[in-house]
Amino acid sequence: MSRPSNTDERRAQIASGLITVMAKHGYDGASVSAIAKAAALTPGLVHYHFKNKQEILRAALAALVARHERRLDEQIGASVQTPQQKVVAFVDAHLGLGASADPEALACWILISGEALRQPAIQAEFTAAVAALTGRLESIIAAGCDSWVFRHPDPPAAAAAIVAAIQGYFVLAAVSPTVIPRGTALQSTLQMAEGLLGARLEVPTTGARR
Amino acid sequence: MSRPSNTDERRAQIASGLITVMAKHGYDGASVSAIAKAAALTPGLVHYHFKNKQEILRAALAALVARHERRLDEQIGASVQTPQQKVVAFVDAHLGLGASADPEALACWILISGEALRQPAIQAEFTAAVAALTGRLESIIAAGCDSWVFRHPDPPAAAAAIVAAIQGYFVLAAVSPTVIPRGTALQSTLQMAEGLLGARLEVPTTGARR
Amino acid sequence: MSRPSNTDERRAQIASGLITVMAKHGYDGASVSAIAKAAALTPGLVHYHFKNKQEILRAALAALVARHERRLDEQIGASVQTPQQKVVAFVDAHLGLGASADPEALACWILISGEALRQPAIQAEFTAAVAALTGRLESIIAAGCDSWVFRHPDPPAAAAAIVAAIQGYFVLAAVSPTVIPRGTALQSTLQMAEGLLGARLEVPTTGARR
Amino acid sequence: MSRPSNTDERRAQIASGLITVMAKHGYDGASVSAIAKAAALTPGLVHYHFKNKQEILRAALAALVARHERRLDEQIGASVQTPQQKVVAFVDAHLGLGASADPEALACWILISGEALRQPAIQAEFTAAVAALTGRLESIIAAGCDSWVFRHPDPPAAAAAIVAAIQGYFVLAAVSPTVIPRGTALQSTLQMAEGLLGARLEVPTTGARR
DNA sequence: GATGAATGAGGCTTCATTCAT
DNA sequence: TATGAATGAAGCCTCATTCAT
Repeated sequence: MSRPSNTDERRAQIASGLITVMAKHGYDGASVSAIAKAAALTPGLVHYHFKNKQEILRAALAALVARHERRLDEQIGASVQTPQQKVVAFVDAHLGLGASADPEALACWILISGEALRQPAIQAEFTAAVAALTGRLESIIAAGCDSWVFRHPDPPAAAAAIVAAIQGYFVLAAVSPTVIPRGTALQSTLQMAEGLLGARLEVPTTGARR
Repeated sequence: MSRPSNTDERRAQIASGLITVMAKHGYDGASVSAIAKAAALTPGLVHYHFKNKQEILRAALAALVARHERRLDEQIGASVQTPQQKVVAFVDAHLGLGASADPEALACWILISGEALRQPAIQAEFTAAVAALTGRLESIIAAGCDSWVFRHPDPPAAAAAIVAAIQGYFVLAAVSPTVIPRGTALQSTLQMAEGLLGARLEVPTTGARR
Repeated sequence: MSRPSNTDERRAQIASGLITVMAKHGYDGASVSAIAKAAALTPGLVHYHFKNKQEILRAALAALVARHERRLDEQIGASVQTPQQKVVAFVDAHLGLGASADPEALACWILISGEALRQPAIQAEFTAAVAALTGRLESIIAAGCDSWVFRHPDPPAAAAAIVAAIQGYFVLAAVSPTVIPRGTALQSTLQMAEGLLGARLEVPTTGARR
Repeated sequence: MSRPSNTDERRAQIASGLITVMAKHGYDGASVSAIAKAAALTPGLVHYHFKNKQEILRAALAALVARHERRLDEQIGASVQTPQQKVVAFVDAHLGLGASADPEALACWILISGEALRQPAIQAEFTAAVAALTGRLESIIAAGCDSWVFRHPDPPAAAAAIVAAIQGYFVLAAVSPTVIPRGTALQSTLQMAEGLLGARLEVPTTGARR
């Protein structure tokens, strides 16, 4: 008797529209009507599916995070690996070649960090995402310490440091790529991780690196 | 007979007003009249001194950068130091205790990186500022390599890596401070730098560190 | 094979929903979806049962009036009474204690008078309702004049005057209750009616009065 | 050096525009742009002078009240009069011929009473205005009682009753004029006042009465 | 230099109503 | 009957910018 709900698709569509527009014009610059147009919908419908613009941003953030987590699962979780290999895989997943494949997502991530400064709801979700990432890396490091492969008294701190380096490279890569000598991000970050963890970390040789 | 020009003061006043408002409301959220109010001026006067809002942002960025450069000069340039000490001083100037003294500037720095994504003029100045920072660090590192204190084949890459780590810590500290174990930013960054440069870098013992 | 029509219930439900929402948010403030929610229905269904929002208002007004007429029938029509008693019963039915039992209806009555100012259809029904009330009172007064209990050359005018006083008390009671000394509305209105009709009108002693 | 402020005129202009539009379309129906047009201004300017629409309503109410108070001052306050004459003047000022001179104000008064039901700020000002009116009448009545011209144990209640009758006539006159026999409002109200106050009140003979 | 009125565009959001299912 | 998606118009309000004084 009733229509089948297509809300989930629509919400994803709209969140995706926001990401597209926001990457180019910023969050405030992403007008609801532009988002609607990017999603091939009418502005009224956007507010039928979302209470307000911030809710779209939250959905978009959630989508970005989910996509990223999925990607990490694929690259790290699956195969049997040594802690070293896992750390390398973690860093590679962020700074390796494939990472630059989605400049929209990268720009949005940076812009979202800015929005998080003043929208508590966004801050909470951004922080949760970062904490999840850091936690994942921390587990790897802690396991490495347990098996005497790594040596660090404070795995949370070490994980945070590597995540910070990655985040910093994200910003520089997106905003000021010229200051990063081509192809050094992954390599340099692994060198820094070596300094933290006291172990050799080999750059994977799968292909070209930036 | 004409009164002495106070344009420079006024411009500084206005740029400072933007920084104050922007830190709390973002760039788009910083209306010209809010900026004017923060500067104890009227909206009309703002446009007398600045052609448009972007010009205020540029002035604000320039002011932030100038202030930062001055700070670095004081902490690094002055005394005679070893390359190790200079690197430590550089990192300390960014992540040591005093760094958290100006959360407004920190927030604006992050927000400006977002604006730089879509305003070429801002991107250029942001990049110039980062390049200046990186260049300064690169000089130190190159000198250290020359004197066989450091070992790194690519000083620009090493400098960029440390700057990236600092930038990442900035973002995390401002947005998600809970993911950084208290007082580990400086220490961890120096450990990472050791991994890059192959030299011991002692944390200064001047006081509490974050 | 067709299911039994529940249109009448639904319409009553919806009209009742309008009354609830309108009392709190006004007519324009009563969105169709809010009405639907108050009636535990969906917005689409509302327009299945009513052509448009104004029709709901008409139905609500009719319901209010019908309910009121029924109430008057019970309190006046039934028992054998003198004209004086009937007048007292009429006023008591409006300004006695029980009258304040339904603040929603009171608020809607006032709001509807406002809508009547610009919606001819509403004005017509509002006027018809007032005319019915006035007519009922006029009959009582005319009967009293015929039996030499009352003395007034113009029963319609006298009836209108009493109805006006009641209407005015409605507004004040709903909007500015503090200007009416507690418990004086009924008493004062009867005193005024005495002035009009030249007869003693005793306040009923059934209980507390406002 | 600075422009002379014309804010007061502009605000009055805008409030007046609201009254014009609101009388015809109701408060919600009075869009800011319609108000602006009625005031021969642009919508943006309306919000330059008023924080929001409610503030315009408050200003309009204040203007209506002030105008009315001024009118009463002229008709009652000035000349030396007996209490009876003053009561008659008070009622006459409201229900005499001249009263119908401003149907816009009358409609707005009724609409404002509706808005007062849900806008506390409006309720407060509406109530204050009614209280001022009632207070003025109460003083007259109390003086009459002191000089043994009137007899009523509760002047505030008596004043409220007369004000209620006037308010009720306002509503009926504006919404359902057909239920009021032509020219009986003033006369009937005075008769009712006689019932309250126990004194003869002569209708003024200045001209035609409604 | 400085003020504050004025403009016009545009943004977010709400909503009555329609319609496919 | 009933649902809920969809539309398009409009409303309130904000704002960068301009301009007369």
